[in-house]
Amino acid sequence: MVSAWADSGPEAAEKTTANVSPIPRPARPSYVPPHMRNRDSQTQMAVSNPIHPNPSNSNQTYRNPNPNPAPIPSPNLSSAWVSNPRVGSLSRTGSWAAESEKSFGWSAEKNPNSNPNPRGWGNPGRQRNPPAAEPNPFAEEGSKLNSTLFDQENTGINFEAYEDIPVETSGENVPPPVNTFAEIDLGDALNLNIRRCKYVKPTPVQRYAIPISLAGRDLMACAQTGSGKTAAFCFPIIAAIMRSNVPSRPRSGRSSFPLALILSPTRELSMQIYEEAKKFAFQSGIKVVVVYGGAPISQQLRELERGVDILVATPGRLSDLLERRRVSLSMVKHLALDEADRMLDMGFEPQIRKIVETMDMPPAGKRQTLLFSATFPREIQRLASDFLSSYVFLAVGRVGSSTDLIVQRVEFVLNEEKRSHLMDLLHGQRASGAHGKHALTLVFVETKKGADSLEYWLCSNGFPATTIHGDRSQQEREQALRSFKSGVTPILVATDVAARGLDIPHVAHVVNFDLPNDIDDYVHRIGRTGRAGNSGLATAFFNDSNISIARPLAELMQESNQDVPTWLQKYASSTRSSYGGGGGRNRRSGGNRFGGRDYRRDGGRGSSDRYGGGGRYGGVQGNVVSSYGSPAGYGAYSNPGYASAWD
DNA sequence: AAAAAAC
Repeated sequence: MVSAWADSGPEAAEKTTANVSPIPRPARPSYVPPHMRNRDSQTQMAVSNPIHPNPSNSNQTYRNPNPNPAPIPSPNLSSAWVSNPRVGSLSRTGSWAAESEKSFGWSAEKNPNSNPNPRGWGNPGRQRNPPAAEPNPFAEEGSKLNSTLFDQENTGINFEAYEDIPVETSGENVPPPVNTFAEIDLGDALNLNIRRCKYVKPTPVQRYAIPISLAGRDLMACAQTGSGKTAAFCFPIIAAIMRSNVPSRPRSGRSSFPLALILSPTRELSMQIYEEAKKFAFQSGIKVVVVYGGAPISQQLRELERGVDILVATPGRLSDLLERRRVSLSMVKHLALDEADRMLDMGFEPQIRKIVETMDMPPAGKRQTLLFSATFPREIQRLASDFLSSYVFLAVGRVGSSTDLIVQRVEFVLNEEKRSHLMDLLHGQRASGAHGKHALTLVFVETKKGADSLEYWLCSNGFPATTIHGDRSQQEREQALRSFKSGVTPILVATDVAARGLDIPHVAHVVNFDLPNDIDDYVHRIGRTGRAGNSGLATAFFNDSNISIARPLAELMQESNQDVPTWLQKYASSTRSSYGGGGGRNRRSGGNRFGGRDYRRDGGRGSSDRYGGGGRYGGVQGNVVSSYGSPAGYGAYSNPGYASAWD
C-alpha cells in the first residue's frame, strides 16, 4: 500500500526546523508579486434584453426511449467491441490499443461534415449554422499516451483495490448494477468514445449510477473522490439525449434551450467537466457548451447561439444569462449537480434554488435530477430532497477505495513554524527525488492573502510555486493551473477553490498547511492526490487552532487504516463527543464504511446527527452489497491512460 | 471567519 516515495516521507519529517534557515535566493524572473499583478478588467458587453417568448411546445414527451436511435456513422470496430466484454484483460501496451486507433482512421473523423448532425443543434429541422469542424478532443490525450515519461510514472487504475468495496443503495425498485459498459445500450457513438478514452470497465460508482440514471430515476450518489463521477452522470445524459426524439426547440428570440444542465461550484471544475463531456459526446451530434464567470461573456453567447444540448455552468454566470433571457431552462430534461453538497450549502443554496425552482425549469418528476458528491451531510440531503423525486440513494464505500490509497500524516506544527516545516518537507522531497520529475505538491491554505504570501515566500526561497484563489483573475487562475499541471511550477498554493473535483494527474503530495474546519473539506482536499487507484501522500499541519477538527480527523484516519498519532487521539478525546447530540458539524457517518448514508433510513437518531438518522421517510429499503462480486472480465493489467478521466 | 459564485 505504501509506495516507494511515500517511504521517504518520514526522513523529511525527522529534520528539525531549527536546522533550516531560509536560503535567500532571487525570485524567478517570471514571478510577479501579488500587489504588482494587474487584474485585467473584463470586456464590457452590451446587454440586450430580448423578450423571451414562451416556448409553445415544451410539453414534449419526457424521455422517449427510441428503440431505433438515429443512425450515427461510426467506425466499424465499435460493434465488435460492444460484443466483447473481455476487453478488460487487454493491456494498453498490447496490440489492441495501438491497432484500434489506427483502424479508426482519425483523419476521417476530423471531418464531421461527413456526419450530418441528426440531433439538430439548437434549431431543429434546419441547420442554420453548419457546425465548424469539430476539433478532436482526444488529440492531446493521444500525444500524452505516447510519452514515455507518463508511461513510467503512471501505474494505472488499481482495480484490485475496488474488489471488496461496499456499496449501499436505497430507494424503491433500484435498477441492478452492470459489470461492463457493453451490458448497457449507450449507443455507438458513446461506446466508441468510451473506448477512445481507454475506459475498459466501469468504476463502482459507474456500475451502479449509470443503469439507475438510464432507467430515468433521480439519484443522490455519494462516491469517494477520484472514482469516476463525471462519466457516471455524463454517460446516461448523453445516451438519453441520443435515444430520445429531440424535441424541437423554439427558434424565437436569442434564447438557447439546453436539454441538460450540469452545475458545479467552481469555474475550473466546470471547465474540466466540459472537457470531459466533449470527449464523451464527440461526433454524437450532441453539442456541449460551458459558461462561467470571469471570462468574456461575448464568446459564450456566440457559442450558445450556435446551439447547445448540454450546458455546463457555474451558478453566477448562468443566473446572469437567465436574467438576460439568453438561456431558457424550459427544455431541460436532465439536471446534474456536481459537488452537490457544496452547491446546496449555505453560500450557494439560495442561488441554486432560484435557478432550479423559480426559473422555467421543469419541476422534479418532469426532469431527471442527478446529485453527486464524495460527501453528503445529512442536513444537505434533506435540502436536496426538495429537488428530487422518488430518488435512489447510492453510497460507494471508502474501504478499499481511493482514500485508502492515500497515506495521511498529521504533524503538530505551530503557526510560526509552518513555513520552515513546509520547507523541510519540500527539501526532503527534492533531495530524495523519489517523487519523480512529474511529482506535484498541492498546498492548501485558509485565506487568499495567505496563499499570495506563501507563494511569494516559496518563490523567494527557490521553490517554483504559483497560486490559485478567488482574488486572481480568471486568466491568472487558469494559467496557474496550467503551469502546475505541466510541472513548470510543481508547487501550487491554493484556497478551497481547488479543493473539489479538480483532476490533476501526478499530484503526489497534498499539504494541509492550514487545516479546514470541516472534515468534509479535508476529505475533498486530500482527494486531489491518490487518484485513479494511484497512491498519494497527504500531510496536515495541526495545532491548537485546529482542535475542532481533531476528533473527526482522528476518526476518519482510523476508518481509512491510517496511523493516528497518540497526541492527536488525546486532542480528539478531549473534545466533546460528537455523538452526544448537538454540535454535529463535524459528524461523520457514525463510523460506518460509507462517505454518507441515506438520511431517509436509520431513523430514530437525534436531528442534529449529521450523516444519518431522523429521516422523515420511514422504512426506506436498503441494500448493502459488495460491488465487484463478479470477477468476469476483470484481469490484472496496467493502463497509464486512465488517470485523467477517472473522476 | 473564510471561500466560492455575475456584471
